[in-house]
Amino acid sequence: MPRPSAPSTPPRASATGRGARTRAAILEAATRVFAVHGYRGGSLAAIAGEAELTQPGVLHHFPSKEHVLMAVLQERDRENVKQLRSGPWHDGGVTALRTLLGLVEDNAIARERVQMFTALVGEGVSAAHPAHDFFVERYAHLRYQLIRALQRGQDAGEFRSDVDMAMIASLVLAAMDGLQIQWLLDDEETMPPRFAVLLDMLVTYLAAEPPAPG
Amino acid sequence: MPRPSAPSTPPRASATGRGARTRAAILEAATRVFAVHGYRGGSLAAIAGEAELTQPGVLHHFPSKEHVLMAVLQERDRENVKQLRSGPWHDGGVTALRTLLGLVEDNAIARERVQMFTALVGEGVSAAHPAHDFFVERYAHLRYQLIRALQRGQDAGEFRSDVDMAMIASLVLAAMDGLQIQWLLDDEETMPPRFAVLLDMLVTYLAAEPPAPG
DNA sequence: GTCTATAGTTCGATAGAC
DNA sequence: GTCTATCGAACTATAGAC
Repeated sequence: MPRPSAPSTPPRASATGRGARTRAAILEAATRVFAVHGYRGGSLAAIAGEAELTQPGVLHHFPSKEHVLMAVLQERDRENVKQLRSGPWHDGGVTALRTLLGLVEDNAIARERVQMFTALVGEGVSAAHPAHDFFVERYAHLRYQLIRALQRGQDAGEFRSDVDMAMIASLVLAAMDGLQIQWLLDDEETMPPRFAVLLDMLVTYLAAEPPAPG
Repeated sequence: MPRPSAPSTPPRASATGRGARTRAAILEAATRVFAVHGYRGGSLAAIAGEAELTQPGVLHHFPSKEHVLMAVLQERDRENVKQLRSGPWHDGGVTALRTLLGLVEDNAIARERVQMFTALVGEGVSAAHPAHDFFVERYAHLRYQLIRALQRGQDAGEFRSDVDMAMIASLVLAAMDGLQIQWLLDDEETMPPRFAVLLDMLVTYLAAEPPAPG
């Protein structure tokens, strides 16, 4: 039974016909608009224009502007997660860090997505923003995953065990975010070489003297 | 002649009377409002309310909302610069890095100002934002100052000379920004210890083998 | 220097035709 | 599923009284 009557989740009516296509077009348009004007400054009319619809047309596929926001965030975040899973992330240690560099390299050719996330997380630091909880959970999740990968490096004896990996994970994520800001503000800035320097420093630091027993 | 007729710059009429005071009140109110709602989402009416004025009252002191934005950014940025100049920043090298840690510690008790900057830089990555140029120049200036401080460490033989200090400077600024984001999103995160770990790593890395001559 | 009143936009969301 | 039309609210900025 490859495709029953499909009690699916998409918008309405047609299972996966043209409906899903315009939904995707709206989310692409919203990515562009939010990247330039943020959530608060990005109007549904602008999104509709980019998707070649009218503003009520957009609200046929999403109940409200806030639903468009959350859908864009979840969709675009899934792409990053997929990217990580494609590398040998679960080996942990240095291998995992190298996978992270790959993610930075992919971001370096996806300016629109990066700018959207940077613009929205800037708004999202305020508890009054509808995406605040999303970002709180996103960073908690990313830190958790990164801590585990680093601890796998400790368990394998690859990294010294007297370092709090929670701090290292937080620093690595911070560097990624901060380098994105500088990259977006100045095209000449390049992210991957700078992030690679951090990884070099980090590997050197973590490979240092295993805590002399006794 | 301690205080002439004072051909000052403040708004209008009274030299430094109550006029300058309400101007300062407006900028304080704008800091709070922009921190919570950003520039686009923060209305002049909200700023006026916090400053205990009406909305046209605000526009008597500033020609437009955009002027309020630029005034807030310049005023609050000056505070940071003053903070740096109070430390032995110009000695360069490790001393300068320790001064940076002091700045992070001061930021850790100035959540409102930090949140305002994070929210506004998020909006400012877009070229369409009125503060875009301000942030481009701000980061260029900060990087320049930091590069010079690090190079002074190289000249003094404190740091190895085979490392591109432009990359290090960019990374240090990135870590500061990124740690601020995580701190704002999760009160449990603390910035200074994490930033101190980066500085430890950095000092270890930069103190390593001076490029073996020959 | 601060106010009331208002002009002129723009926005999100809804109603209803097709 | 997409449209036109419109409502009600919010915003920046200006005019003008006091």
